[in-house]
Amino acid sequence: MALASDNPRDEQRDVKERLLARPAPPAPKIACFHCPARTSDLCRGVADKDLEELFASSSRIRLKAEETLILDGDEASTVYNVISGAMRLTRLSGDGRRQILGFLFTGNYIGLTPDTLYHFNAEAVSDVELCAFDRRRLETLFKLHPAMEATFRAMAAKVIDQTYDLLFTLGQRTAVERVASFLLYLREAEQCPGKPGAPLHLPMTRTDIADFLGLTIETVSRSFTKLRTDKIIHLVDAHRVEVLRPDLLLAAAGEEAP
Amino acid sequence: MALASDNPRDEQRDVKERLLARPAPPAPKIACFHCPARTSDLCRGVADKDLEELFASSSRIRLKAEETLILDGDEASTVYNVISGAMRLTRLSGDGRRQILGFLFTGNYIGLTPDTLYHFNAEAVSDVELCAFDRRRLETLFKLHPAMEATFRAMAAKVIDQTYDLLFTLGQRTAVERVASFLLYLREAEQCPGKPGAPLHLPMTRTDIADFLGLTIETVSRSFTKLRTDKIIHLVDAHRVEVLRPDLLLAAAGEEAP
DNA sequence: CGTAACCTTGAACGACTTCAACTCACGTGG
DNA sequence: CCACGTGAGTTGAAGTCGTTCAAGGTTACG
Repeated sequence: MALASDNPRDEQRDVKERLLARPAPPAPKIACFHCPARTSDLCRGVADKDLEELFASSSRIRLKAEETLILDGDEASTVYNVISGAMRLTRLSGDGRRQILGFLFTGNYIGLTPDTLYHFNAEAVSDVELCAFDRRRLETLFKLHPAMEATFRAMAAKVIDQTYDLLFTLGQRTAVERVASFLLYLREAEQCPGKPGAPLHLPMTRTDIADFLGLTIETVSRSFTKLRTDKIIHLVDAHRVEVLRPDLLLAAAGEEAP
Repeated sequence: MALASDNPRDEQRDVKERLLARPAPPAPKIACFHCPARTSDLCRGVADKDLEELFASSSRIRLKAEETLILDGDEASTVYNVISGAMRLTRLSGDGRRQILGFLFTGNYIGLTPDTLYHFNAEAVSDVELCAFDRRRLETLFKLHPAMEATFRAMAAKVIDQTYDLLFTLGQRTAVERVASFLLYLREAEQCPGKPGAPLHLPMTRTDIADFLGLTIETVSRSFTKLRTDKIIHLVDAHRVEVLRPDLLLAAAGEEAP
């Protein structure tokens, strides 16, 4: 990886500036109509007739895998909606430890915090396409569209609920339970729950999963193996998991009696 | 403890109904003026002249230690502000495991969730005095008082920040680090940071601390002992801790190099 | 004064980590 | 085209930290 600057913060900011400066790519008049995130989260509450307004206040940006979008302490002036790919929210300590606070997929949003600053980093797990909104304009939009406001509340509630779930997982569950919980979390968080038989896609590395669950990569790997030898999942490869027995997975997560 | 019903949920709800039904105790015309929570969190944004309005929409309630205020799944129709005492927010699993999501002290609020339901339990750690607001009325008040809205945002941001801190603690820190972090958390969360030399009051039991930090009570106790033998704290008794060396406590929490 | 609840301490155990070796997929360049 | 190097993932063996089990101590209250 070529380093243009010896200050990682500056370097990352350069990436961000460059991406934000780039005008929206040549897109259909109103891209929102065909946006994969049209029916989810941020935009769901907007009526078709208001899409133009929403589109006008947005701009598309792209990130390559591992690029940084937000640094802890940045001013929270922009709200992002994930159109495709996966992002991660992280918090770091001085001595290099990292906790992943959550993953974000198509339709999830980043940055609608009540604070004026972000208190986490946001990085791309895979190549990512985002829709960026000016926060003030978006909040004005909320006031104009009660349905959007309601949708936002539901989204925020879901985020809080997921965060509490993760707290419970980190505080109370064993390694295998954590990994099982993680797979259930992914099943819910990843967009298409349409295909029940389709294997689950894990865009993140074992290191990401470990830093999310408060484990080491070795323990994560061993837990996957345990679930595999128990015939609860099938590991197509390291990034594709087929859930063979959802009921047993639930039990393995400590959610129910087997 | 006398059981009026064999269903704990009903029993607890009875407590709640009774307390909510009780009219505000004989108080000065506008109790808010002398409320210990006047200058913190929910009410800080209200100008003196608007206090009457705020007071009119509120009612005082009291809880004894260990009484339940909110059950997971209850309708989120009321917002509470802690006037005195300590509360805890918890999440339970079917098999009896418990994670404490946070503690609440004077000036902290409970229940301003974006959802229509609560997704946690709220219980009194000590005897507690609360101020109850109808949520809809409070939200209307927010719209009328921009300063209140701003204050609410700051409060919500603090809660999220603390929750992320706890996530990091549970995922990344060792036992002693967790307990040290807990003491730092208490120092910040408990109202009066005015007296730097005064011992910290821990109203909760070791079991509460353990369920907050994802440890057992034995490990919590051993960690306190470790901090004591290292001359970082002085254990006046089980519920009073004097921080002798704030710098070393910070280092013990893994926040900085010693 | 006795009981019970809470806290502390000790010893043995077990779960997860650490350290290390090995496999596999992929990409690069000889 | 294959050798080589690299990075990610898996697996094994040893070690460590926190848990479990057990006992003793302290405090509060009837």
